[in-house]
Amino acid sequence: MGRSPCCSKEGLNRGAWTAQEDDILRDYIKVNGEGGWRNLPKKAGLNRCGKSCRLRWLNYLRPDIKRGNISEDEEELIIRLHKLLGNRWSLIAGRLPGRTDNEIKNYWNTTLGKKVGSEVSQRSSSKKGKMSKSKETSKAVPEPDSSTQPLTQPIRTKAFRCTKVHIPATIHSPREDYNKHEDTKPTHSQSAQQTSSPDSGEYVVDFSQFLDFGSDEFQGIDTCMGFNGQFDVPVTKDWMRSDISGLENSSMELESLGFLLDGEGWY
DNA sequence: AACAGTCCCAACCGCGAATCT
DNA sequence: TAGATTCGCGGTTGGGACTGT
Repeated sequence: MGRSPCCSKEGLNRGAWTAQEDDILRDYIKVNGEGGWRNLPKKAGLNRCGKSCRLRWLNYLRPDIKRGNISEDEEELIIRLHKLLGNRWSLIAGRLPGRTDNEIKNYWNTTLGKKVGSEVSQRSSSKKGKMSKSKETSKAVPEPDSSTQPLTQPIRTKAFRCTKVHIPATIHSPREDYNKHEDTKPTHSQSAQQTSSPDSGEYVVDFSQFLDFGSDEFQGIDTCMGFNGQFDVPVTKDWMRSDISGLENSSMELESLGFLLDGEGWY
């Protein structure tokens, strides 16, 4: 059915990796660097397909991978980013240094999905009074349930260059609330030029000043749904990075997007 | 102790995007 | 510019570990 799997060639190893295979792959990448996955197995002397090698390296062998329990802070960040981005695990992982998209995806599917789902259903049931009892003892994998879906549907786009955000003025902007907290506001957010367009009735936030990026630091935007429509989230090159050195900038940027992430009514 | 059910996570699969020729 | 190739992502699966009976 469909196209043949990439690892279907006879003689290629599949399944769990042995310590010896790990060593071979690690040593090869140490010498030759990442990339060229297609030919890597042949060159390295591994009886695996390139895809399998890449996955093993990215999810397990990379030296900067942080293993072990996900902290409460990380958990909270994942939940917030998931609300904003949906199932874009690689982007979410890019905000959690040392964590892989696969790990976060697994963690969501096994733990957070249930957790968030039950919180949402609790909230909605307390609002609406009686609701059908949630299947607490049902199977782990939650069935597609609108209550577990982000209320703001992310639109999946590729990043492209953009420096402005258009926020419809007809809706209540969380920035109004956000701006009330003058003392907690990140200082660089004050440089964001927020103007309102008299014709369109929109707020226009100039992120090029807001984020203070040089032209090649700024990569583009991701588009997400929010309010009654669509808004764009600026994306820097660091957004895709997973290395630890990007952490400070990452947290800064997150902070600067705090007004998008904070607030119940915002989702 | 043995079995069944559930959980968790590494690995696989297929698709779309990006890049190459 | 079109087709081929390669890469990267998200969804899904398989199987070992754990827990309950």
